[in-house]
Amino acid sequence: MPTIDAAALLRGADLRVTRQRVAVLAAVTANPHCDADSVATAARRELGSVSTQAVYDVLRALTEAGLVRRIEPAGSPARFETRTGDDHHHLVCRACGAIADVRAVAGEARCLDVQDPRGFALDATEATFWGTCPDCLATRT
Amino acid sequence: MPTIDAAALLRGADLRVTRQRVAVLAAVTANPHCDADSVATAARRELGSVSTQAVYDVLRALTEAGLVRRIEPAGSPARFETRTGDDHHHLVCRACGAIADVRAVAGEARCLDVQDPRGFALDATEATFWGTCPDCLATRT
DNA sequence: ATCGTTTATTTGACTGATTCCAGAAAAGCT
DNA sequence: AGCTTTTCTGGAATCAGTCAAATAAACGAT
Repeated sequence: MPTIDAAALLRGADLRVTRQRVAVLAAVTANPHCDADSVATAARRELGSVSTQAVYDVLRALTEAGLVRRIEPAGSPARFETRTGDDHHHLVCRACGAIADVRAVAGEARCLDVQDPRGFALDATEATFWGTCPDCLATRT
Repeated sequence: MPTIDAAALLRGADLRVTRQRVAVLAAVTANPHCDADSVATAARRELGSVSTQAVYDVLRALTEAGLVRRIEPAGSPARFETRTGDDHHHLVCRACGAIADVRAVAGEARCLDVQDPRGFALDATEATFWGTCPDCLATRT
C-alpha cells in the first residue's frame, strides 16, 4: 500500500515512477528526519541495490518537487522528511542529534512574521529549538 | 582601538590574549555573518599569516566562550557574528546567500516558546526566514 | 626580568558528506 | 516501438572541518 501511495505522489508531481524513487520516498516516509545514508540503506534493503548517486539524485528531485523537505540542523548532515504541507518546526538534541517535531501552534504564523523584512521577499520560516532530549537528560545523571 | 576592545573581551572571558585571537575577533566584528574562510583571509591581511587550523580553533574557542555566535544556514558553510547578547534572527536569501539580521520583536520570546517540548530541556531558539533579497529581486527582473 | 607551566599555534595528513563527470544500459511513458 | 529520462558504474574532486604531534607563545610566580 505504501507503494501505491508513493507512485501516486510521484505521478502527481510529474515525476516518472521508478522503483528507486518509490523506495526512497517510502524510506523517507517510514522514518522521518533520516539522513541520506540511512535512506540509501533502507532503499537497498528493499531493492537489493541502489547506487549512492541515484539516492542523492532522487532526494534532490523529490525535494525540488516539494515531496520531501530537506532540513539541515547545524552540525548534522542533511536530513529529510515528508511532512511538507504543515509548517511544523524542530526540536534538536545537542547531545545526540535526535530530532522531534513540534507542530506549529495556532497564531504562530503571525508571531513569526517579520516586522521589517528589509526588502526581502520571504517565502518560508524555519524555527529550530535547541536543547537536550529526555534520553540524554536521563543518561547524564 | 578595536585591538584594545578585543583584548579586553578575551581577557574578560578568561581566554589568553594572542594576536591570532585578537585578529579573528576583530575580523568577525568588522564583518558579521562571515564564514571561516573570509575570517581567515581578513586575519591574514592583518597578521601576515595564520594557519587555517588556528582560525578554526580560535573560532571554536570564541564560540564556546560566548564571544561569537555560530550560525549555519542550510546549504552554506558556518558563519559567525559577534552580536551574542540580543537574540535576533536571520533573513537568508535563497539566491545569493546574503544574510540580514532581524531584531527579535517584543513579545516574540513568548511566541517562540514551545507548547509541548516532548521532555526536551530547551536552551535556545533559532529562527531563519527564507526568501529573496532586494538585490536579487531587482536582478531577476 | 626570567623561568616554567600551561595553553596556543603550526603543520600536514585525513575524514565525511556531497557533488560532478561521462558513457552505457535500463527503464518509463506516449 | 521509439524517444526521453533516469540510473548505473566507478572514479574523482571539492569543501568544511578535524586529529595528532611538535613547536611556540602567554601568563604568573620567582
